[in-house]
Amino acid sequence: MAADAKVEARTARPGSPPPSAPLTERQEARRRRILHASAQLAARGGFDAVQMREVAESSQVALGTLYRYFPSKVHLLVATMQDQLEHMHGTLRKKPPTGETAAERVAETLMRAFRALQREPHLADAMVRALTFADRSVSPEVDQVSRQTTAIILDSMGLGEPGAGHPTPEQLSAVRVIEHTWHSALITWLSGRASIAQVKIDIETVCRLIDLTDPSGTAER
Amino acid sequence: MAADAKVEARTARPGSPPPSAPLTERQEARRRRILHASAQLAARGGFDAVQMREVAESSQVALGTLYRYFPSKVHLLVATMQDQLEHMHGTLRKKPPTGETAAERVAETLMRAFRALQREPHLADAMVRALTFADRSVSPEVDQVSRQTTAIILDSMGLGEPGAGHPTPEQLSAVRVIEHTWHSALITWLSGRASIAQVKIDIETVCRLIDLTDPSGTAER
DNA sequence: ATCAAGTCTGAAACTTGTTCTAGATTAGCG
DNA sequence: CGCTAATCTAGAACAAGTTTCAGACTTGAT
Repeated sequence: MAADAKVEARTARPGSPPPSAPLTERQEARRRRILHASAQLAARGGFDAVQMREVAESSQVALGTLYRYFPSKVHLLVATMQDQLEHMHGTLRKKPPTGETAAERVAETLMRAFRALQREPHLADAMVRALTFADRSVSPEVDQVSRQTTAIILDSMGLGEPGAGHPTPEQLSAVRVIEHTWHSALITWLSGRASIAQVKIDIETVCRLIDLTDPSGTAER
Repeated sequence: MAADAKVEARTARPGSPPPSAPLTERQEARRRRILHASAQLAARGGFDAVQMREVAESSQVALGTLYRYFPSKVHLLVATMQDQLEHMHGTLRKKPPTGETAAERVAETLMRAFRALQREPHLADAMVRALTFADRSVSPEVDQVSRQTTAIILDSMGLGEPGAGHPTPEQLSAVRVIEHTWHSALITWLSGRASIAQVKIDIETVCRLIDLTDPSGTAER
């Protein structure tokens, strides 16, 4: 078919550099199918249930093609996480947190995200395990996830879009620490070593760091 | 059976419940050999270099036996970490940190541990990856590692042995958050996404939480 | 000394992630 | 339209974790 001719890139290699070349419609559709199958398998069964052969089959793609799009299972799951995170960010944007202080708002946002994850614990398992198991070859993708998470947190602090105040180095470090806590607390919850209540407490605890690093009074509404 | 009377346990199943039954000398020796081989392979090559067949061969044990002692690669590496942590705790005990505040002492202790890990980055990689990748079947062992880490931190705060003050719930939460940060920061460093300096800053940042939760003035020397 | 139960060994088999190959399709282009 | 390069497919092949099995060896008890 002479169809979807134009927009095409001969040398499209979806895997290597992130969006190195624009994809044709069919390629975009394949990519979507793959991510969908991945999320679906992950949602019931977690990390182990995402088997590359099954993903390939259920997204109607040859195994080799799957590997061309996502060079490893971890790459695939991290990409799945990116996908879900975008959703989440969009959702959160619509209903911003209402707390008085920045710390409260961040905690509120993270708890909201946590509740979303609780609805699909297996999916959460697959994504988080992939994220922390990722080695250097996945760094760019993991970094992207990290930036996205940072953006969500800064947003909820009120430092997101307006471009008003640049966050101070102390604040950035606090945000990194919050992310660390967030990931690690999720892991302890997923592996059954911490209760939901404990995760909540830890998140609230770490969020207090924010007020501690507030350069002036910007944390207050 | 009135059997397995004395020191020996006929029914010794090293794997299942942690130290369910005492091991014979030869079993103890096997266990040591295995852990040693594991650490050695990990030290050069990290997680991937610890291949079960190689561990078995280089510890002079059949593959099946290796699996009887450690039911999975992750179990093996987590046990390796327990082993190393004991070392570390012993070493740290000898030279307690000297900082003025509890926060300083904890940060000092963690940075010392971090420096030790930097000497064997591959080993650190293997252990930390195993730890965060562990699923529920490894929970007891991972929990043990966590308790050991908590003990080290409480020790350096000055709440360890004396039995003087029980830590408050807030302090325990702060310690948990510190552990979260510690693990997660290690991961970002190991995967090349954060510099040593950044890890240092994050540790110092999170340790400030301690002074924040100090019930009175006990943090001061 | 002998026995029963439990352990260890060596080797093969199975599983799932990853790689490779030959041939069919598709895309961009003159 | 017809060519060429890239992509996709089906399927075999390979690697490392894990399981399984028959037989040799140990251990503690009779």
